[in-house]
Amino acid sequence: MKLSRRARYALRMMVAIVRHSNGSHMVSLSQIAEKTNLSRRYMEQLAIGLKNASLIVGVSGKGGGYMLARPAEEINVGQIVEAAIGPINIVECVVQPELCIQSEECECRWLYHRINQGVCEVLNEFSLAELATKYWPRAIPLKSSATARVSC
Amino acid sequence: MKLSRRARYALRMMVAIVRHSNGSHMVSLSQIAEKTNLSRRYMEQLAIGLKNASLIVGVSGKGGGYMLARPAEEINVGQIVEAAIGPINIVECVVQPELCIQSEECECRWLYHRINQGVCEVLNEFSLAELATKYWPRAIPLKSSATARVSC
DNA sequence: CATATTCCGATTGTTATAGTAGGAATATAT
DNA sequence: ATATATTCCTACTATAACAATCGGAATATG
Repeated sequence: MKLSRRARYALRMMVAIVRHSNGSHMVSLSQIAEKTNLSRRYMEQLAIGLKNASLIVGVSGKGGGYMLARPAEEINVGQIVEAAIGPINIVECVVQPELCIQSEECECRWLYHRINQGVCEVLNEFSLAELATKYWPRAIPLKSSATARVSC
Repeated sequence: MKLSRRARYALRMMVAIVRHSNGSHMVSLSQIAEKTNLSRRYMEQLAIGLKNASLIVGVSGKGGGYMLARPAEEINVGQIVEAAIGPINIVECVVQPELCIQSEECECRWLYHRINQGVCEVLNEFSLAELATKYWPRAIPLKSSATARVSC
């Protein structure tokens, strides 16, 4: 029940794009890589997904880069996550019940459907604009970097 | 963003226990295995987790088996899922912010926290009793078994 | 004492994901 | 023109999480 790194990186990238391209100028992945500590090569893959989902616009060539396809207020978190990892389905049978091995009646499917709905609702509750401005400083201070293995 | 098979099997198992032990008699995993088409050996592992979470009571020896530790109305889906796969945390930093590689301020953590909360709320919304009685027949009829790869 | 069960740990196999890499296509600036 | 900086596309490899198997100990009953 994890939100994949791919999805989290996509969110971080989008936040970086918003913050960097004040309004409308292009930001290259090299620039974003510096700010976010993410590998440029890996971000390229994510960027393609985000572009195919029409969340960002890419321009090749020198001086090129990416910018939002529409205002950050009109992009919500769910769209970013789905662009990164595909449609939200916590169990395959939510989307494709015909795949299920079980007998005609499955006692749990309605529950999975409901959970899935809940996840989608939360994701669509927030816009990229909110994500880019809000902060939630960690309560607990940093410990030694040896224990820090997770990147959010 | 998947609900692991482990969690789903635990739910199926619990439903089977409720339906089979009308009230208070023991049900063995062999019996449940027949009804659910799950491997007995695999269910043993799940049962131990459910037992440690005080959701079921186990009795060894001939004639032994499992039964609910309390009425199905007082067990909710979230408890079963957590017994199976551990605490719900869609990103590690939700529970252990000190693990995070990122700088002191993480723009997304509040969002992850909120999503996590949403998932927990949905899970705790339903009881095992509801799960055991409700049905949601699939709208789409079964196709050839060749395509059926997923067990819910 | 035979049998049916829970209970425990170790191991193996499988799959999804993370991450790397090469290089083509595109456009700009000098 | 040519060098350069970028997006864009595809394939491959490594790793970690998870599913599933297995052997056998402990426990209790008839």
